[in-house]
Amino acid sequence: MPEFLELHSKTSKVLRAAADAAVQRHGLRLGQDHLLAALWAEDGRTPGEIAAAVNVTTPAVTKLATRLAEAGLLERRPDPRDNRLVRLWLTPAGRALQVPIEAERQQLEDRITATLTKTERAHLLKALGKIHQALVDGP
Amino acid sequence: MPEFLELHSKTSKVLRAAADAAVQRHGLRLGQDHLLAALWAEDGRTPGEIAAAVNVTTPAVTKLATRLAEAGLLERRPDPRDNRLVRLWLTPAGRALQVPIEAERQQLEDRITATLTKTERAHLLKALGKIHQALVDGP
DNA sequence: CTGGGAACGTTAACCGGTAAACGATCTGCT
DNA sequence: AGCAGATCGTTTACCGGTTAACGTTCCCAG
Repeated sequence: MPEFLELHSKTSKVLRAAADAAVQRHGLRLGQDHLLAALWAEDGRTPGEIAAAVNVTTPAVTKLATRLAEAGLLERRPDPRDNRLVRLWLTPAGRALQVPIEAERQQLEDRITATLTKTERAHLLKALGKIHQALVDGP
Repeated sequence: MPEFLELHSKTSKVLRAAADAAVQRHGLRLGQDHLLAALWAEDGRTPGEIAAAVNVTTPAVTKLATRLAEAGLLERRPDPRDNRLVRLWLTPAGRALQVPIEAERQQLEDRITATLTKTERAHLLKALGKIHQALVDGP
């Protein structure tokens, strides 16, 4: 297997596991925090808007929303002006998770970047950005 | 969301999509190629060995193996000396995929690293390696 | 005003992955 | 020799994600 693909895959997997563990300490599962983050940034968005913001398909959001609603972290309410739309609203419990989850996430970021010098970190971000752009542009 | 985590997540997703598309052109799904790669490197391994080599749990391998067996790419055969063990053996069809899949994978790696200079690529690999190591060592 | 297309969210069917429980086999110790 | 514990693959039950099909609702052209 090519060098970068191999390394990225391994890093990705262990990073995912670390993020999952961090978020799970607060009763969430990986991905659910992203949906909540979209609502922390702006409450009352629609599933479609959230899906676009989080780079996920709409069905993924509706399933996550169902679970988060069952957990009492958000509420589904119809849009008063357009009945096709559903808007997701944070409950107090959902809003209360913002500080601890964001702290957890920052702590993980710090743990990672602590192993790098400032210039290493800058180079890494630049390279990753280039790769992301190249892939988005397509072949 | 912290900067590196955000960028890595996005890059990871688009990279996964690209790899999936590449491998799907040959009738495979993402992850199945990793299992096959483990057998190309050494045929007749057990699910547990493959799981360790690919950084995946054993049940994941048995499920993939079932699908690959149904597709006629590998065979399950019992170990003659230890009846607990099952060994996975490539069929000719499974072996025939090695060249095209590896080419596809190399092409993707090239497409990615083409956007980087030699030193950028070296720095990227080094930084990713550091991060991987830091996460594996744990908190 | 009315019909047809567009824009939504949801559902269903998959897939890869995990953790936990299960069942069969081997092995080491007394 | 025989039993207890370790080892291994599979099954089951989840979860997040995708694509495709579906049912509503809105909106606009005729």
